[in-house]
Amino acid sequence: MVKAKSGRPAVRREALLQAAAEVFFEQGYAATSIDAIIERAGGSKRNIYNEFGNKEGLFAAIVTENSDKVLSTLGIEEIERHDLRETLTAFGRHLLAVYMSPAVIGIYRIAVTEANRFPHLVKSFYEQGPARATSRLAEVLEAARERGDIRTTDCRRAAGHFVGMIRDNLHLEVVLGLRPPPSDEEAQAAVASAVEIFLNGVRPCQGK
Amino acid sequence: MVKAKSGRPAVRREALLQAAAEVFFEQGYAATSIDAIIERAGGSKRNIYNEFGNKEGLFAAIVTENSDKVLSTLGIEEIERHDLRETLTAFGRHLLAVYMSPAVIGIYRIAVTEANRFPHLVKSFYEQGPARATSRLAEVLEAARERGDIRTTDCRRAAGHFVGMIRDNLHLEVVLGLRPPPSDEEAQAAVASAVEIFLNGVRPCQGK
DNA sequence: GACCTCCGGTAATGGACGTTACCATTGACA
DNA sequence: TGTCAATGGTAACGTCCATTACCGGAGGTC
Repeated sequence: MVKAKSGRPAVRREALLQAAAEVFFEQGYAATSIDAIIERAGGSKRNIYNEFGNKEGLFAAIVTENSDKVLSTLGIEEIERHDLRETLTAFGRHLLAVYMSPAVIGIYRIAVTEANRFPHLVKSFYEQGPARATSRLAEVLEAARERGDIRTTDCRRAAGHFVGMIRDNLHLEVVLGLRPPPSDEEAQAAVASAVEIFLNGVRPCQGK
Repeated sequence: MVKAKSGRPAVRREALLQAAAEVFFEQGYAATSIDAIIERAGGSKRNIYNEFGNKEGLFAAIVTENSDKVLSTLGIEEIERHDLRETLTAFGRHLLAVYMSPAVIGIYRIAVTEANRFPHLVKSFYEQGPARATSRLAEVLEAARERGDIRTTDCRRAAGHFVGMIRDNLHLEVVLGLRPPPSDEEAQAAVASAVEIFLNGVRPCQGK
């Protein structure tokens, strides 16, 4: 509760962001009070207003910095493996882990209701996350198609279907607070099953 | 703005629910004020407190009545067609239409952030909607498996994958306010593509 | 040690909101 | 026409909250 007393401003800033994220993710934007954040982070409200200007600025900082931290791994990752099945499995596991991470679940929860208030934030969250992942996967599928491994005509659409399969009902249930995030075993089983169906679905077969 | 002046109580109740739903879905629960609802519905705050007790009661009424109205079609529908492809296509179209309906989008938006405040409401929303749809589809797949049409071992899991494919990124984008709901043509194309991949994915093929 | 900047604690300010109370009006009914 | 319950409009009450101001201490610099 007195975490923010640490001397350097960078440390205090980090502690404020951390505490604020927890409260925002739990309560939502409108229901979160500055007092509640300070109660968790220690220090004085002056710090928040000096560092972030106001409540909106604090919220924006949380969303952008968490987005950068968590979602940046989606674009640059080395996902090209020898086998398309391996590639899809690795990609699916990583994608599911990101979707289930507390930061993404928290941001998603608020983004959904505050889309009107912060359209710019929501847009960049989506573009750095789901949109980039889908694009990246579409490129992989495109390459596989050119190699003749799959016969899908619209790789972008197929990529969207795959990420939908990965989210499954799991994402919905976790976001609605109906169940905890899956264990590693559950996650791997879900991904394996999705890859199996998807791969059979797009692989050249004996005619239609 | 004076819609609620109509004489019969049932009519006024309906007008209040309608107006309140609009405001709640636009602004979220915490940011919605009783004054804003009355401004849209006409009449006096007394009506709300007489009819629903308080703000929570009004919100609960909105969620349950809209859930009943929209989601009830998911369970009882006659979806068994001659062909599994036809069945999946019809089911997918219906499911996508429900997911994209303003009522479900609105409830979903609020349910996500108010899951802590109204766990019971959120649970019943999920069970009447996505859970029921998935169960229904699982039964259909089970029947197909027994007929030898498909070779999926875990039909329940496969059903989850299918509804995930149907939601695709479309649901995400609409919920985040990044695009309007799809036209009928878009919806049908998305469903057709999902059915194509899913059906190939679960159909018996020439060995693995 | 004097000075100054930064910070924590607390309170003040101004507004919004849920909920209740009051009053004048209305519309149905006898 | 007289009576009564319901209703619309408005204001009151108590609370909560974002934001700002004020005060006193701490720690560094000359």
